[in-house]
Amino acid sequence: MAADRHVRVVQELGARIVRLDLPAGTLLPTEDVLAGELAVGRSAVREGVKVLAGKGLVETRRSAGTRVRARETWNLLDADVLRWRFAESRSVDLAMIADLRVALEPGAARLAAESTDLAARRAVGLAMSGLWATVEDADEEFVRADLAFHRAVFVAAGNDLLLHVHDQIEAAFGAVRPLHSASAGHNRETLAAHEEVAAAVLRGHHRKAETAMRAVVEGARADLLERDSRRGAVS
Amino acid sequence: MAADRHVRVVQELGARIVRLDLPAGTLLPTEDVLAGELAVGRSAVREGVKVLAGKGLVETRRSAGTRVRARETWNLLDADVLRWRFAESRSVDLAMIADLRVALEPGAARLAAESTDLAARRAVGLAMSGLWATVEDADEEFVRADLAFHRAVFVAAGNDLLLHVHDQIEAAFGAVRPLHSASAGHNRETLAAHEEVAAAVLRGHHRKAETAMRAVVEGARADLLERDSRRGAVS
DNA sequence: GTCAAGGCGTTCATCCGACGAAGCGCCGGC
DNA sequence: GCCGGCGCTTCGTCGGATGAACGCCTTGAC
Repeated sequence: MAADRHVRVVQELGARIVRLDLPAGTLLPTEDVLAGELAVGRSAVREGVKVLAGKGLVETRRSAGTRVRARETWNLLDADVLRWRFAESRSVDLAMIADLRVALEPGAARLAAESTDLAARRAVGLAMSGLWATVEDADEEFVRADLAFHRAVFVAAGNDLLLHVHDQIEAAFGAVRPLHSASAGHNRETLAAHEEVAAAVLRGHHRKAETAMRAVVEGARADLLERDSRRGAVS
Repeated sequence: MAADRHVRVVQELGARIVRLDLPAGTLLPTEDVLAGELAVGRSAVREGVKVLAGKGLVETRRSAGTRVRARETWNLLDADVLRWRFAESRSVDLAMIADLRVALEPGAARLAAESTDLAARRAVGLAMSGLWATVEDADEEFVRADLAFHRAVFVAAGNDLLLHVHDQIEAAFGAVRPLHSASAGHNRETLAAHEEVAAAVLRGHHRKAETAMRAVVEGARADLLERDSRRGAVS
């Protein structure tokens, strides 16, 4: 897969930078040296570095070399950057994503309820049926249905930027999501809250949709924090 | 500035793709042909295409050529992509950004009020002072203070992903922002609403902060829509 | 001693020609 | 008609040559 050399360069350097092995301001070795270290040609190094520059991770200037840019200029929502960052997901990062959902999803639910796209709102109801259908199934199935439900809400919100944020976050979060909503009997509890969201969106009740969604994501956040503290106590 | 050839390749092709001059699925010409058309060498073309691939706009496969990817895989929040997209800002796009703010900022204000970082919350109050100080100034000054205020809220929210979304949006939106909050006597009206946000954040009253911020951004959205319809009536 | 101008080395930017690898389709054998 | 191999196209990579920008250091004037 990663047979392409320049991809390897991107992954290798990108991961190092995001992991802070190469702090901001660090001057990278020259292209020739990098080529030697990574066992690739200069072309591959250059293409890789250009990709990283496109993601805002580095900056190259004639005769001045390539240096790592400050974190603020990084494309934090780039798929690769997210992956590198959440590769080893510490609880701090999980909490941050839980916070992000609390900030994002109620507003999305509100927009969804306000949407004039009836089909998209009906899709939320459909996704809700999926939740009911899988509550007794294996956890994996239920999680998939849960993801579909939340995504349907963002789709109904009718804002592709918002949807994009959700998708990126979900992709990065996906790996650890099972860990998130994994308790077996727990599924039922969240169903009622989800149902309220779906009903409110379908009925176009934006305030209710927002409140209900907040209950869902805050519940998830509290669940995560509790689980985390318990895990911390055990280990 | 854009003397670097590969940058020109990125800009040229990227803009075309985002503008949908090159629809998804389109097979780009051969590297050699592209090099000819853009009057650059094959290396420059390759570096440029690699950058675009890094942004998710295109996909290259050995011997199969380079083709434009579906919009869903684009990095919509990439600085370049946003700029290409909002280069000629149609009212539809402005409405979308206004919607996004409605979805985002209340949640951010809520998180800000919940934050334990007292200094960051005080910074919101400080930014509020800036608003009071510039209300009589030239519009440009006030707009700058307004941007600083909203950014301070996101900073206080303590979620760098959320802050990043805000910054990217603001950067893309910046060009047309003057158009947004440009009415002279209008500044005063929004001040009270902003003050409520600042006060609520400082006092840690998250529900109030959220509600007040919603009033601010919904006011801005309504303002924008009204202005737009009026402009539409004139033209 | 101070300062400025110009030469020089470093490093990225680009072009180019060569070769390798991977699909894809054509074409001949059966 | 089916199948396998061959060759063409196109991307992937290499590395040498050249150009351009920038910093540094020498050199010379005052």
